[in-house]
Amino acid sequence: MSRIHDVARESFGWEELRPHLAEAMEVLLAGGDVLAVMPTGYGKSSLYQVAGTILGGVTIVVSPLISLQEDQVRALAEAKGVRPAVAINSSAGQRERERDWEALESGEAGFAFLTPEQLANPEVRERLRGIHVSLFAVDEAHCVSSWGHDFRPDYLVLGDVIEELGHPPVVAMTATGAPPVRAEIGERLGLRGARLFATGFDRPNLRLEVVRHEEDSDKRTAVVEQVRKLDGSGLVYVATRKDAELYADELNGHGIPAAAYHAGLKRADRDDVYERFMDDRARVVAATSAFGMGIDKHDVRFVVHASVTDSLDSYYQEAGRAGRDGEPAVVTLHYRPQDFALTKFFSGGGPDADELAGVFAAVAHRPGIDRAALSDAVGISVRSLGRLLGLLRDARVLSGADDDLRAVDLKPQDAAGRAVAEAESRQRIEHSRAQLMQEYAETGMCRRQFLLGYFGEELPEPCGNCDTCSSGSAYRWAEEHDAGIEEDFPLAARVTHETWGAGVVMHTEADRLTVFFDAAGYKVLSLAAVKEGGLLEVLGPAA
DNA sequence: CGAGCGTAACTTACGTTACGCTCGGTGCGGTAAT
Repeated sequence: MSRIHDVARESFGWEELRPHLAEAMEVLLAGGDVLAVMPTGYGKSSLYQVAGTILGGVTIVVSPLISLQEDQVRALAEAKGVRPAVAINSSAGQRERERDWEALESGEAGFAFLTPEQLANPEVRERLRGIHVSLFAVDEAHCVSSWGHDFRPDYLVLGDVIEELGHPPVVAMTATGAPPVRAEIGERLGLRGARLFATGFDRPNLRLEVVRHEEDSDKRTAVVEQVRKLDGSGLVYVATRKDAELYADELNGHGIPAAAYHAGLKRADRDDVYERFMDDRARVVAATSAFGMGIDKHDVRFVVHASVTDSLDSYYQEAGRAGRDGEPAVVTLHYRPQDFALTKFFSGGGPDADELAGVFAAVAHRPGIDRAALSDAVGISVRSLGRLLGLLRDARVLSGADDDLRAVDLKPQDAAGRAVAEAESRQRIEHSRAQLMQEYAETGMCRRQFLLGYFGEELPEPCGNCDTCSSGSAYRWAEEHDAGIEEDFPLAARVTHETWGAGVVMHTEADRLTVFFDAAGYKVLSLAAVKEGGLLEVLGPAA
């Protein structure tokens, strides 16, 4: 323990470590796995920086964005007496890349930042086997859950990589994640008995508001009017690139220095918007979800959503960019019920059963095939293949690493059928996450109680700093629903339902409970109906 | 799934309504064209 504090102070200049950090480092030093759920700016990076320094060898850090990797490499370069870090990604040329590998192999460099895509590359993995990896860190670990399924399927190979490296201590770090997300991170990474260190999610200085609209034009007017009245820096989150441009133009027309931000902009323009936001030349940024990770501006006074997000996890992450300085900030969701159409569209259609069958048949035909050869054999790009392989693996009809794929003994059509069922289950879960976002928007109870409940925290009294508290609805709601603590279905209890299968009690209110079913996602059940109909059977407390 | 656009149809000549089409978010990595 004293060594932890010495390194933290002498190398990184931290006189004191925030609660849980030193304890989490101790777990890592003892060889255990850690899941750290802590807010941005808390000092999560210190976990791998300090533990990695003490452990020696090489610390692998998986990070989703090259720009984040660059920031981290710089931070380590400023530390005293700590071996430098290298970032291995496509932005470096051949020579630089080779030099970085040699630095890792010689022990000159102590940290390697990699994207999941790099870790899916067999050559990279081969080379990693020649290095003593003493710690494996996964930054922004919620990406395993939110991006692994479709957008960046290589997130799903991390578990295999960890095993290949002999399962060094693993630390997964994220600022967000309701309990099902945490469970998925642990599962996907193959964490072993991971210790969970979670700081609270409550941000009392954020005023929570929701405004429902019927007409699109009314919503647009309301968003602009609200922003015009607010002072200080702010974000307007929108669903499409076009809307980002429209809102930025409109606000500029009202004399508010605003800029649009989305992934359709050129790299230089994106950087420019970010810098203008940071030094207050752009007071407001209208952005898609592209404006997110890595933003560390403390005095954001408002985050206004002009549309819903795909889940409350995403919503609270975006909204939580307000008020990091602890001063009052406003967080408002403007929405229309129809807005959910877009999130449903984004959650994607079903996969092609013929493609799945083709992939499966090719693997069955040539056991041990690698992903590149498979791509040639079936005529599907390596990247689309990632998603299909993920589904086939989850349906347990395919196994093995990407350079050694194996199929179970099944007809291709049947194997594809199972994978399709798996995809449908995922889609149900996605829809249920959107559904809970809607429940939040439409609840009469205290918004904060609802939100914290979603993240597995209990707030005993209405918060007094949200719209339902101000209107009195939260207090009426609390009175009407005041029936004490639910004893039959305690929080985190493992339950089973006739049609939805196994699940976990996520949230209990007096007259209803929210259960996350493994295959069907979130369901809100009436307690009376559950009790009268005997709908749920308690299997026992969750692990 | 639904917004927004263009075209066709209807009705009676400019305007309205109906229908069909297209598009919609996150980043990596590698390749091709300057």
